[in-house]
This record gives sequence, C-alpha cells and structure tokens, in this order.
Amino acid sequence: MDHYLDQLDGIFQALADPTRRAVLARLGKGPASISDLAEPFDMALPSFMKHIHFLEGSGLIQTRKQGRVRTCIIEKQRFQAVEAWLSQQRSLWEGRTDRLEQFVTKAQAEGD
Amino acid sequence: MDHYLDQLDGIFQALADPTRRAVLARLGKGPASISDLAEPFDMALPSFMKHIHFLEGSGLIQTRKQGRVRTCIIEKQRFQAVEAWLSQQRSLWEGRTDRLEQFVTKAQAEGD
DNA sequence: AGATTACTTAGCTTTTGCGCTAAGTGTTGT
DNA sequence: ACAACACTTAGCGCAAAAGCTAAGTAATCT
Repeated sequence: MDHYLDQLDGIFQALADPTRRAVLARLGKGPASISDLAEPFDMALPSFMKHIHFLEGSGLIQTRKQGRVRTCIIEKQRFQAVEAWLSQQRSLWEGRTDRLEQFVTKAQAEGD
Repeated sequence: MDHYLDQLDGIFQALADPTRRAVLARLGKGPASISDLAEPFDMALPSFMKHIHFLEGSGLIQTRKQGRVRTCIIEKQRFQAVEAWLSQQRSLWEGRTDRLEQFVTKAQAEGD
C-alpha cells in the first residue's frame, strides 16, 4: 500500500495554491469546462491552464477534450493519499502501527 | 470557523517537501533537538534549518531554545486545518453542507 | 468561406524554494 | 581561559513556480 504515500509531493504542492483549491472545490460539485472554471479568476487563460495541468499532473483531476471543449472532472480517490498520510501521522502520535491499514481497508470496503 | 481553512497555503506547502514530512514523522514520536532531527539527512545544517523554520512558520511545529539546544515539538491541532479542508471537499462530493461543522464540533469535543 | 470560440504553444519576467559555503554568536565542558 | 558544540546569519546559485503577451490551431457557427 506504499503507493498511497508515493506522490504526496505533487499532491500537497497542488493543494498549496488557492486557485487550484478553488478549482477542486468547483469540480467537487461536478464536471466543468476550462472556460467555466477559469471565469471567476482574474488571470490570463494560459496562466490558468498551468494550474489545470498541475492538477492533472498530480492526479487530482482528469480532463478529456471533445471537439474544442476540454472537460475536467475530479479524481476523488487521489485524496485518499492525503487521508492515508494523515492517518499514518496520527498513528505515530498515538503509538499505534495499525491505523493506516485500518483506514485503507475501510476505504476500499466503502468502494470510495 | 473560517480560521481552520485560513493558512492552508503555508500548511500544504510545508507538507509538499519529503524532508519536512520526515521531520513531522519523527516529531510524531516525541520532541527532538535540531541536531537529532538533522542527523538522518545528507544536508548542510543551514539548509536543514530552513525546513525547520518553514515548519514553524506554518504552525506545524513549535520550537524553544534552552541553552544552546533548540527543541522542536509537533503541533497536532494544526493538522485539523487539513482534515477540515478534506472534510469540506468531501461534503461537496456528497452534496451536503453540514460535514465541516460536524467535524469541527467532534474534534473539539475530543479535546484534540 | 469566413468569423468566432476554445483552447494551445512559445517565450519572457519575476519571485520563491532549496541547496551550498563561510563566518558569527552564545553555551557548555575541561 | 579556551575549546568544542549547537545553532545562526549572510549571501550566493540554480531550478521551478506563477504570472504575462502574442500568435497558432482546430472546431463550430452563420
């Protein structure tokens, strides 16, 4: 299950930017096109696109182009890497070694 | 409760570096001095100190100097900002608006 | 066909992150 | 007193992040 903790650098880095977190919040409600996502931000489109690419590179979103429109969707499973890391960290405070395993097992059972 | 989500930039940025996550993992087991913390890393001390300062600046650790030794401890409450954000994000997927509040209330009740 | 739309690519600038060395400060051990 | 220890400060260099403008491509509309 090590792979849960593998790409944390990129994930946390992606989450460190408020524009990108806002995009994730928007995508949490459902898919959206680049234009729709970019609209609230006072930013040139190429600049905004870099955030989208960063999010896609970290695996937190997926995108697909149909015609001239690229649609973005959130990748919920990716957030489990963060939850797993938090859980592992917590297990250290609590002096347990079984919590990460519990979390992962539970998450899988829930089909999340 | 907005303050839970306020300093996420710094917190996520702090977590985006493997050296810093390793330091947090070490501190999860208990306090340690700068020298102790630095020992496993093949890095000049001033470079390592920057990581410590970053962690302290983000509020994830606290430090105190006694004599010539600076001791670091982890700030567990700070991790709640991450949990709160995750919980909020999840509430979007699930179309609820009450989950963050539930989480914060529960965390406080546990005195965590 | 031609115009408009929705990105996309290329390239530039500024700021920040992360490493280094060299030298400095204050504390503790002998 | 002096040496050793545990940071601390100052400053440098390189790479990546985060913004911009200008120009390009492909799809869709009229």
